[in-house]
Amino acid sequence: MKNEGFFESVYEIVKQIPRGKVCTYGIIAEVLGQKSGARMVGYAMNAAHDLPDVPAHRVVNRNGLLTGRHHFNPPEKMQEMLENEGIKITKHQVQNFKSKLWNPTELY
DNA sequence: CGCCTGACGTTGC
DNA sequence: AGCAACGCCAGGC
Repeated sequence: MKNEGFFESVYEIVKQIPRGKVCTYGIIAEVLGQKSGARMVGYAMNAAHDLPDVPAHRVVNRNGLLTGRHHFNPPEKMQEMLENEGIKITKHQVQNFKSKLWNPTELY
């Protein structure tokens, strides 16, 4: 992968998230070497909104909460897609979130 | 070129 | 245990 920018790196990680799994901004940021840049990950997701290959709906915050759902169109679409993948959502929160957590670190 | 914002995380109170 | 403030980095205006 070419490091054209922070966003591109984030996309590469998010795109590799398997169906039925989720990931957190912090983990992605950490993999990128910027554990403190979790905000940037979410920010990148916003730009990733244009890329259908980037399942931003599989990316949630460390709490397992669908914080970015409001940025979707419509917001309920995110939960809908997650449930469609077998991920149960309750109160905008991923059930058994920790077990569904996917570690991109194993790729490296 | 400088200030503000932002889909987070961690630590402190 | 719940809430507030700070930090960090990049993009937009």
